[in-house]
Amino acid sequence: MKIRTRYAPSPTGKMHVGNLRTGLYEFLIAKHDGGDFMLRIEDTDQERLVEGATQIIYRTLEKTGLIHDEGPDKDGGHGPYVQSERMKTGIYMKYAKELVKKGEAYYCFCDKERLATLKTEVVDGKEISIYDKHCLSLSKEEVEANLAAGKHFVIRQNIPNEGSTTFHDELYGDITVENAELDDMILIKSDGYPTYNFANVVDDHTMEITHVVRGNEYLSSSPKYQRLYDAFGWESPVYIHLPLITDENHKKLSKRCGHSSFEDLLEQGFVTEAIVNYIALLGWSPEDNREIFSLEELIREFDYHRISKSPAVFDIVKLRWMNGEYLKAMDFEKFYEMAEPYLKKVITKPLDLRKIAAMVKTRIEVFPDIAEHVDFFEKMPEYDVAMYTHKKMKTDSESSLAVLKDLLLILEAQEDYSNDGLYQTLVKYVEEKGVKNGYVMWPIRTAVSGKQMTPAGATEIMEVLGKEETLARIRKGIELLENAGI
RNA sequence: GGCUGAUUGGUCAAGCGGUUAAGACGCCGCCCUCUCACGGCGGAAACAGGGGUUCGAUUCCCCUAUCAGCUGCCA
Repeated sequence: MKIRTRYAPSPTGKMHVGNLRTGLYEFLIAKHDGGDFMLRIEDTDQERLVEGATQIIYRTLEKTGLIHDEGPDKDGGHGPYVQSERMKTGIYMKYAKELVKKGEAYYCFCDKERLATLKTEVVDGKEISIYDKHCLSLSKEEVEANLAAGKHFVIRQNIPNEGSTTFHDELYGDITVENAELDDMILIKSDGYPTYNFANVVDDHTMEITHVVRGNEYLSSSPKYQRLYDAFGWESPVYIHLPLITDENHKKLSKRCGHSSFEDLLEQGFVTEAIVNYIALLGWSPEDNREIFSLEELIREFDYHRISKSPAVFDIVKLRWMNGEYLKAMDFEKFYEMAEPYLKKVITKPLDLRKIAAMVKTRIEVFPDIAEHVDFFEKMPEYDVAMYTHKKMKTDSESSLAVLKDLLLILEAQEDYSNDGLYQTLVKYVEEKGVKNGYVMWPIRTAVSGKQMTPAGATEIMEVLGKEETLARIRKGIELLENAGI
C-alpha cells in the first residue's frame, strides 16, 4: 500500500518551527517509502484567518523543498484541498448527519452560554460530561421543528458514559481512555463550518491518508477521533504522534506565544538547509552518529520508528553551530552572493569584498555576525595603547613603537602590497631582528585594525587595505604611542 | 482539579537485561597559528526517587515526584 501523508496547516500566520517539523516528518515518512505527500489547508476557523498566510505556507514548502504531490494548486483527484471549499460541497454536513442517524451524534440547539453551564455534572462523586442530557432528550419532531424554525445549532459527537476507548499509536502504543472522560466534541459549529476535529477525520479518510502525523497535543483526544472512525465503520489510519518542541522554558512552541518562525530565522541569517537539518534532528536520530543531512539524505535515512517520545528543547545555540557548518561547506560563489548584502551594510569603501568574504567564511555562524568582524576595514576604531602590550607575543608599547617605526620606512618603499609580498617583507625583518613572528605581527596588526581579534592576519589585512591606508594607519599608531609618552 | 504522556550530563541524543553509559552542541585545557576562527587532541558533566521482577536493571512492572499536553463552536 502506498503511503499517503498530509500536511494540514492553518493559514493563521507565519510558520513556526514546530509546525514546519511536522510537515517535514510527514514529507519524509511519505518520501522514504515512495509515497505521496499532500497539502491541505485547514481554514475552518474563520476568525483566525490571516491574509496572505496561505502564501507563506506555499513559499515555505517550496523553499525548504517539501514539495507536495497534491494540494490546492496541484489536483490529484482528492480535492478540493481547502477545507472551506470542501465545506461548500456539503461533505461535512452529510457525514455529520450520517452520524446523527446512527445515534453517534446529535443536534444541539443550546446557545454558547447555556452550553458552558451544561458542561459537567457530579454523579457518584465523579464529574461526568452531560452535554447530551438536554439536547439528546429532544424528540425527532422537536429537532425537525427547531431546524425548520431556523434555529442555530451545533452537531455534537455522542459519547457514552460507560466503557472505554482505545486507539493505537505507532510510537506510544495503545492508549486507552475512559469514555466518561471524553467530552462530546462539537463536529459542526454554529456557523456551519466543521471543527478541526471533525474535518480532519472526514478529510483524512476521504482523501485516503494512510499515516496521520501530528503533534502529540492530540494524543489525549485521539480516542475521540477513533470513535468517529469506528462510528463510520472506517479503517483507522496509522497514527504517529510527534513529541513537542519546546522553548528553553519547556513550553510548547507556538506562534501565539510569539515563538520564532521559519521566516524569523531566515531574517536572523540562518540558511534554509541548516534549519531543516536541525529540526529534523529535534525528535529523531539516525542509527549512526551523523548530524549533517541534506534533504535527500534525510529521505533515505528517515525511519519513523526512531522518532523520540519525549519533548525536545529548541536550542538556538546548536542551530547556530549547524548553520556555521553549512556556511563553511558552502560553495564560495553562493556564500558570497548571500554575504554581500551584509558586507555592504558596513563597508562602503571600494575594498575587495570577495577577499573579505573569504576571510569571514569560516568565522561566522550566521550572516549578521559579519558586521563585527569587518567593521574595522571601513573605519579605524578607537583603541587603547595598552593593546600593543601582549605577554605571549612579548610585545609592549616600546617594542611596538620601534617595530612600527622601522616598518613604516620599509613599507613606504614597498610596492608589492600582495599578501605574499608583504609577508615576505615582514618575515625578512623578523629574521634580521632575530625575534619571533608575533613580535612584529602583533603591533602591525594592531595598528592596521585597532582590534584584539581580526578575521585575518596582519598582511592579509594590509593587502585589502592597500598601501595608502595601511601607511596612514601605521602612522596613526606611531602617533598614538608617542602621545602616550613612549 | 481530572485525564494522557514523558523523565539518560546545561541542551540534542544513542542505548532496547550484563557497556569503562556512545556521539554532538556548549563549556574548560593543550596543540596548530601572522590575532581570532578553522582543524587536531584531551577534560569536567547524566540514567529523577523508592519499591519490586531477575543471578543481574538505565533498560521490564508498580508507586511517588517533576515537567508537559489536553480539558475551546482554536487547531
